[in-house]
Amino acid sequence: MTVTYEFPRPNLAVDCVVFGLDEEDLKILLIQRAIPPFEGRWALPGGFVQIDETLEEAALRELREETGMQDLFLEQLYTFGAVGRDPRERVVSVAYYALVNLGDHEIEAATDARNAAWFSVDDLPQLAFDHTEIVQTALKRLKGKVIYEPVGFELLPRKFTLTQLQRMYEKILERPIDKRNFRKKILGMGLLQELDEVQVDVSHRAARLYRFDEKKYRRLRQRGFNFEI
Amino acid sequence: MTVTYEFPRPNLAVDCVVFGLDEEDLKILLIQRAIPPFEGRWALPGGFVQIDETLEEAALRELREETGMQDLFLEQLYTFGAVGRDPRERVVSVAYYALVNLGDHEIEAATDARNAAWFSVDDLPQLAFDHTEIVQTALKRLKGKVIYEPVGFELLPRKFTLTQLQRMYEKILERPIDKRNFRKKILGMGLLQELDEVQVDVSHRAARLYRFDEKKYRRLRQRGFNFEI
DNA sequence: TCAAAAGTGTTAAAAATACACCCATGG
DNA sequence: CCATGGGTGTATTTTTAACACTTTTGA
Repeated sequence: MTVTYEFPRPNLAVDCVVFGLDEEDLKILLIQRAIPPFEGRWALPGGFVQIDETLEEAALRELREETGMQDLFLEQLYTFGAVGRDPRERVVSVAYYALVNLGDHEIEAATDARNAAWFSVDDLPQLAFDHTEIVQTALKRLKGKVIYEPVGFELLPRKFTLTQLQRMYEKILERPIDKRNFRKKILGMGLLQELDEVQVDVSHRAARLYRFDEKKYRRLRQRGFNFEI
Repeated sequence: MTVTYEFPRPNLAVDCVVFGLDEEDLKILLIQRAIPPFEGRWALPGGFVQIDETLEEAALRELREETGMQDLFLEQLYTFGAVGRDPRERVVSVAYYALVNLGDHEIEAATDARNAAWFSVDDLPQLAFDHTEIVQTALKRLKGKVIYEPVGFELLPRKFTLTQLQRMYEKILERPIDKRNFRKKILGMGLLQELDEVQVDVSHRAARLYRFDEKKYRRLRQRGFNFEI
């Protein structure tokens, strides 16, 4: 490889904000740093970009290495380039955010013995580097995104109830939603397949299960349809 | 500076999509490359990020150096990291987009004798690197942005007519807008100051001039107001 | 039989859309 | 006096918002 200039250059990293949802809360996956700087502090999974991989590949690789997670919705968020954001040296970081279904994605014992855990977004510990800012940016993006694109389904199991769907929106948007209006609107779009199944193991009336119809969504979108909550 | 790892590392650059608007069209500022690769080909203004400047500072510096432009609306767009996007070596580029008022921003003779010129967005020449993709991404972002944030004013002179404002939206959104409904809506937001001035040097009835009330917008936004076209 | 969540329609208010003519000015 | 764009209001349709009770089920 020809290096065309020999000035000192910024290093390039990726960081990932992985969102998950359980009954209580919207959560984020953090790993505990094993080495300085910020040793022992919680941080976003991430690491340096290698010379022969794209940014997205780097993000997926780091997630796999640090948390064992695979096959998730991933989208570029923003690139953070403040000069002093890493106390050791200049590091510019391309942040990604991911959405996973907590049930499908158990955290593996991290291969390098680092601790990984889910934290509620409204009860985060102090984070390393500028990761608090990155998380805030991701939350804002997620909030803006779910209302005009059907990405929220990535946080739910493939089969879900309308109440689960509504709770997801309520958690992300941080506001209550009217049950009847919500059902009218979401069912009216015709993007949910009503299944012949209901919840099991609940101690009350079992709710009907639905599935998001990805194919139908793509078809409608090509004809100018715009999803909107 | 301590370099904590010694693998080959990606280089980091910035590229800028500068939008301008005239009577005819939405335009983009391009510079003609004086050196290989893509010698003679038109490209976005941009260059490598220095070790002691933020990404935004790098973007502003490159714009100043290559086009003489200063004091413009600038926002990060997306980071492009395909492995082969620069044929020489690995370069990851953080793209920005800028909005300027064509009247206020004459292009200076570029300091290093490179050619700079405005091109209509729907009549662009073949571009260097992946710059066509970057421009497409910027157009999409701009289209999405103007409808829920009042950034379009950056493309107009400080004093403008309602027809100029409407044309701006029509050019960006690529659809006709009803004149009466548009005026009703935009004036109804109360964000335009009606001035005691009218157009001069027009060969028909002179239109009233307005100014965007930035302070009022900030005040309203804090109280939960959301701009929307 | 009770507790817990599922499921279901209507009405009123607000917002969006469609639409056409007269006015002022300079050439 | 005419060509050019400036300026203006109403009626209709669509969308959003507010709101409460009955049903099903398992414990």
